[in-house]
Amino acid sequence: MHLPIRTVTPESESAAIIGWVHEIRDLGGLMFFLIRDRTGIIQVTIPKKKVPAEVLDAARDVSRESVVRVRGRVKAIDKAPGGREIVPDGLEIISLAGSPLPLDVAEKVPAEMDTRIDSRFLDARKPRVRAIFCIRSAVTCAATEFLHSRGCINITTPKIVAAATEGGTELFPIAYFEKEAFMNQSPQLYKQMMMAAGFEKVFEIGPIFRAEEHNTIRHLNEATSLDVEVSFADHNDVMELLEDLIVYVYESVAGTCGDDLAELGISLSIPGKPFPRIRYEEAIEIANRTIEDKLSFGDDLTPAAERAIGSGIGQHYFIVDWPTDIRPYYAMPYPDRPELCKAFDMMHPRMELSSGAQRVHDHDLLVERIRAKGLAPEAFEFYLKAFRYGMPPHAGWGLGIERLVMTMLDLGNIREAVLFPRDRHRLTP
RNA sequence: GCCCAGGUAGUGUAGUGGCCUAUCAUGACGGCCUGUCACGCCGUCGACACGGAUUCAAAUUCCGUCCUGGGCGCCA
Repeated sequence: MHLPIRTVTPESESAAIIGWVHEIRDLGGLMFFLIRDRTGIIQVTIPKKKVPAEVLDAARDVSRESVVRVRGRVKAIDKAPGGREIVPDGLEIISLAGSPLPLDVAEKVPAEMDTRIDSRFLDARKPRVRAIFCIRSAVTCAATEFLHSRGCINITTPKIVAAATEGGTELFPIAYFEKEAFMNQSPQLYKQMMMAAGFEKVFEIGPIFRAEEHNTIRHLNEATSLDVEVSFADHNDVMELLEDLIVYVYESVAGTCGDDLAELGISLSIPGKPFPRIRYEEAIEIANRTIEDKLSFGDDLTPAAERAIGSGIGQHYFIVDWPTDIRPYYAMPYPDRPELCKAFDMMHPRMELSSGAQRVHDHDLLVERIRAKGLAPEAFEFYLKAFRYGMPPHAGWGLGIERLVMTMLDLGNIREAVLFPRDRHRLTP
């Protein structure tokens, strides 16, 4: 039996713990070890003349980052971290760590992202890295709770798909027995088909794959998307759902991840509802006041434009009413002004987090929209079929989990928000 | 894909033609040290990505290769 290190208090009489050797300080007659597990760090103090010989031998042999079991008396002592320390009766090396270490877990010396990812298992021993992933876990957990509470059904859609069905982004081709197949870029078509199934409200948290050769701090080739689709809803309904979700997730993290946030030095401020809605045409106007390369109607927002708008607003916001031409075929055009559509992006001041729309649910209009994008409706037969036998009006969005975590925790690089990032150059570990 | 910047001990760095058998820190090893908490002090160990070129002389300049970071493009 062993105790989580956090639960060992100055009032404890004795304790047995298992953890990694975080630091060793040898003062001569006295040795100090810091032992770390995922709950915290405790000091183990060894007065060399007073401990059993086996303890002394193990203390001399052990290396940093080895796994050790320690049992002994707990002493309340102000000078020790956490106000307590263990004086061991037993010290057992369970797994001796090699030396030198590929990176310094105690972070006396920093390591570059590349070095860190090469030894991600060691990097993730750092309390601040662990904290990021505990918070990410809380984020997806809170999002799942929230969507269940709103009556959404958690679905899983295929990640291996038949063809480059959506146009736009590049797909990763794979061999599927005798057929050509691709890694899916989004669950978009499948979650819409579940509207035709009458599931009414669905969500999925899953991987998406984009074969773009981008090389930035905010793109990954394998990312995690939170996708939602709701029937009998329009774009305004799902924007409200999205901002409710963001606020719920922030509140949940603030309420349950206090120690992790403290580890990261973050004091989380909960976004205020409603998020401002800015029309696309207003957005380019605002951006054009400050950016060099002016935008005109029909241009997508550049990163510089996103930052210019974001820094003025200073909080999460929506950009609504986009030109139909620069949104996907499934975005619903306004009937009275079809050059605009019921699409939106949800933005953090730093970057886009989510995009969504009310969808085209009319079969013939959808075919027309697909053609207008220069795509062949025949390639979409499996999808279009769902629009012929009673497709309800519906709307939805997709939200990048890594970007949500990145912006929530003010991380400098999206790779901080994923354990094993896949980017232009990295396929291992 | 275009552009910019890089690759020096395990890790993070200094060094832009000779002053470099390469700086500092961390680390490892040895020594001293009974209250450290980035412990301190002394000693030792360990590196110029690879290949070619220029030069009396290359970590430093040039060419090529490989690798990396970032900006942009692209990204429904």
